[in-house]
Amino acid sequence: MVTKLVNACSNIGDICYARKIFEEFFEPDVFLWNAIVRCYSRHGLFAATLAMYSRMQRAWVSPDSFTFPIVLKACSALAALEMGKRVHGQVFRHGFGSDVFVQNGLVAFYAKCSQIRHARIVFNGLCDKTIVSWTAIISGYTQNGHPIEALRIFSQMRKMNVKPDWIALVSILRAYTDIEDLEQGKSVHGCVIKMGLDLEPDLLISLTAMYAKCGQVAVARSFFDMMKVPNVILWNAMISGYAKNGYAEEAVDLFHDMVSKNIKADAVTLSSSILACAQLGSLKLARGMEDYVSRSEYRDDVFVSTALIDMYAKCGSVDSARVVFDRMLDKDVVVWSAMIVGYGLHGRAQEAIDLFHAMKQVGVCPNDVTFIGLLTACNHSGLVEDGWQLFHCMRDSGIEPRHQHYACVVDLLGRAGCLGQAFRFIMNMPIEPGISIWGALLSASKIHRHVALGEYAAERLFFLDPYNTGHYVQLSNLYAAARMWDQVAKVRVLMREKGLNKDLGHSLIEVNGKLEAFRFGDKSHPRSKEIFEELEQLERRLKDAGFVPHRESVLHDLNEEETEETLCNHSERIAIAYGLISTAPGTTLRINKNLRACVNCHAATKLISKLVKREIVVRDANRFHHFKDGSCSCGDYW
DNA sequence: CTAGGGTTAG
Repeated sequence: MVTKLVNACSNIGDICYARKIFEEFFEPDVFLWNAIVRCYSRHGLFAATLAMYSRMQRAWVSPDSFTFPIVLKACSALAALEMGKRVHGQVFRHGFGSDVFVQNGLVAFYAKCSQIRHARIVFNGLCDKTIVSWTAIISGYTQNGHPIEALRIFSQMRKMNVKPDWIALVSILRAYTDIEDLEQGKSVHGCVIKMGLDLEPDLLISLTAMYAKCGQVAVARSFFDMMKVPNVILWNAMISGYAKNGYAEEAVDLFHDMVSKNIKADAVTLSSSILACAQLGSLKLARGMEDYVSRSEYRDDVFVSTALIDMYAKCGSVDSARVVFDRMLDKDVVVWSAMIVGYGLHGRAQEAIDLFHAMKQVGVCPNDVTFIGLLTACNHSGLVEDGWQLFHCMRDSGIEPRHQHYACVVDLLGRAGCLGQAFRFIMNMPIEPGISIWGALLSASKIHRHVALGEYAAERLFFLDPYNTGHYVQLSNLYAAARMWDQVAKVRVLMREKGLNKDLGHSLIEVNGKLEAFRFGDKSHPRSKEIFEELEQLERRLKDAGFVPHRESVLHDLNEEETEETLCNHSERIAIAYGLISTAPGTTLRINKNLRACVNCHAATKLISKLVKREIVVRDANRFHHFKDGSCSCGDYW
């Protein structure tokens, strides 16, 4: 009777009441204990759930088959591995080792604590597997990054004629989403309709996430718009789907929609929206996000703070990233790595290396991503020797280098002009060289004008990545640098045969908090006349200062006059001119462009920074350039 | 009275 009363207390305010009733009893029985434990669990108060369970044990009340699932769920939610292991022991001691509810709980618990092998052992020992057991192990494998194994188990389950319910389908969808198998995802969608489950809101959320992640954002959006009662997870699925597929603006817009509709964002919403801001590269937007975070309850959330560090680095202010970093109390390897990668992007290798030592000092173990940050840092600032040593240090620490690490090393050797060594390095790697490795060799060949190696790398690239215009442009630039004009023309023919056009560059500049976009030769801006007057004046000043345009960065073999005209029409030059006429003297100009910096613009921007006494920060397709007083942070290698 | 799922960072 009293148990029923406690059970009835199901909203937050009533927890206190339930507790009061409970405390009235001198010796509560197991039913009453279960009721109070369940009460806390239902409200997500998992720490309190475990605290009550401990009290129950101290009171010498034996838990029953209903107690354990609740307690295990709390352990899962808190990822309390040690506590859960103790509970596992108690399960055996009290004779519930073969209760299917308890065992399902154990499977889920081990999976959530990244102990997938333990989960599998418990699962294998189950004699009566229910759909819940199967779902627990399947989702366990996806949660631990093994979607293929999850799908294998699913097909086993089908062979045993176990019919999936909607929660099982949610897990399967997640597995197909992870491997980005749109076709299989669609076939699950078909099953959902056939089974008449297409009214299950949570299953529709999974479908939305699947379509969004697999790049079908329009389909996902139609699901999103159809949902009668959108919850925060649906919003998150849509926002992160946009962000993951390069629709950063849509992601940010949706986040602002959420804010204006007073829908409460959670840590996931914030992380995804911050990721989108990082892609847009607007420092103003970035500051807005941090402002929002600092007024929310997630200001100390590890995920959110890590995303902020990454965002600030990618929006050009690695110093603001550092402020967030310094404020964090518990820094895990991901946080340290994010900061190190940030310094790497900006070519501040010494700070990256200092952080690396500091992190080891406090006992945080570096992982493969930490080394990607360190190696790119060394690349971006020319610390060839340090980079080489770090690569070996990584292997000595037992971290297996991945494709990206090898690409960094090729870049390092290339930068140092050791092209032969770079090539031998590629040939001796234990893995098959892919796009970024050949790409690194090609750009090194271009810089050091090594035609033969460049041609070889380009050939591999045309095979591996035939529709990427960038490779053709690089090869053409290599020929131009070597003054092989007829070869330049041949590349142009090759491109025409494949129906490829040179990617048009565009640059964004943020002025007074507003992002303005400029294309190549863009005259569409309302202040276009002033911009081009400023451009002309800049050209004059450059010439007076002795600047000679680098013709080699033009793809086409044009005549002299056209060449120069074409060069100073590059989008970043227009953006710079606009920035100069619309900001106060001395203001730093921040520009984002979609392609790599071209040789000519890079040289011109260096000189412009000196002539107009401005710092100019340019984010290109893969790194930052800080132009100041006539030189650039990249040391002219990119 | 109990169990499984979906959205997140480098």
